[in-house]
Amino acid sequence: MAHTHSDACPGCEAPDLAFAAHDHAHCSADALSRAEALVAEKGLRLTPVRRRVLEILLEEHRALGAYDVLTRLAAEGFGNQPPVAYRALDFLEEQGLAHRIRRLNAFTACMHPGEAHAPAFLICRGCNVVAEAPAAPVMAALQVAAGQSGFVIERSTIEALGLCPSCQVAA
Amino acid sequence: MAHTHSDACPGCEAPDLAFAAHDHAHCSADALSRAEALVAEKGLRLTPVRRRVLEILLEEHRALGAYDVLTRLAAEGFGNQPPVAYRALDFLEEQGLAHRIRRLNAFTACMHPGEAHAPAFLICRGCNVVAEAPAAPVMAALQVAAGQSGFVIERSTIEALGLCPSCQVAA
DNA sequence: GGTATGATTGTTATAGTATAACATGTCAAG
DNA sequence: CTTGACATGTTATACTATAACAATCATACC
Repeated sequence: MAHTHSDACPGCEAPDLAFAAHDHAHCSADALSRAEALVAEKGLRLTPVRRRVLEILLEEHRALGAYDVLTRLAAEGFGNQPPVAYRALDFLEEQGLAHRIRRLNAFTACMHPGEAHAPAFLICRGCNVVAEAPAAPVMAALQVAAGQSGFVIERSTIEALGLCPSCQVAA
Repeated sequence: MAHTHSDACPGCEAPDLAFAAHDHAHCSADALSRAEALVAEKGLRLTPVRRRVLEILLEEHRALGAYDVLTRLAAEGFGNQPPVAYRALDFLEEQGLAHRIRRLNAFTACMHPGEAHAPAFLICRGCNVVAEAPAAPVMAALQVAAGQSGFVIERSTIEALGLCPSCQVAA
């Protein structure tokens, strides 16, 4: 259910810090309710499949492959053919509710939908958690680099692979 | 053949500007000779397949899929099974002689091998040319963003999709 | 030279990712 | 209650990538 954010939730107050312990159920529910509002606003439909796919992605901070999602959908009575998963994932990505992690050929829920953002991702190779990092400065630097060649950026992919704090300790 | 760079070549003097007209044969040959030197320096071998794959990539400023490369290899008498192409491509990437463009599931030759660089790529969706852009400031910004979560970056993917100057005019 | 050693290439087979094309079903507007 | 648009289901196939093993080649060493 939607929360008002009057209470402290590291996951919600600093959604970029997916690596930190936080009330995950809370931030998931929050993202979901924001997603519903956004979709309704645009006159689009968050149908059962789409909603369920978003929920599945929200249940983890990890990126899930399309076929992982598909398996869970199928187990719940939805279609079990690839297009079922890919269409829902594509819809969510187009609406900014999910992101594709190209390095992993996988998808992750957007933790702060609605806020315009060209996201940067931090992918921990230890625990497979994917965090969205503040990307505005990165994008700005990229724009500068592109501008020097007269290149106009339309979409960008910014992903970093490495180790999160916990996994650094473990190693 | 190797060139001395005493003559003007937009492609070599500003290798980031792949979009600009330039003596492509010149900058390709230059990259190839640098590649040979680098590999020899490390005590590794630029075998016929590896060398040919690098040449194939250098013939274009576009990214080629592994199977595109494979087809050309096969036509020239090399093996025609995927691992032949993937192994050569992996070798070239490990040695910094080629880069994987994740957005395209494809590979492109590195235009300035040897110079340490975590590259950023500008991918023109009009003409499919891929340019390497100066990425140091972008990486720095990404490091800052990651550092705020205590995340340590090991490898990164920075790719921008858009339109190069010529294709902007055409559109 | 001969041969042990490891690196490289070739090949078979299979796994994993993604989309085209079309049939069926659902929903809201008129 | 029908029409039209959107969404879902299904079949089939295309594209990308790797595991595992066999054969070959290069090098260093005896």
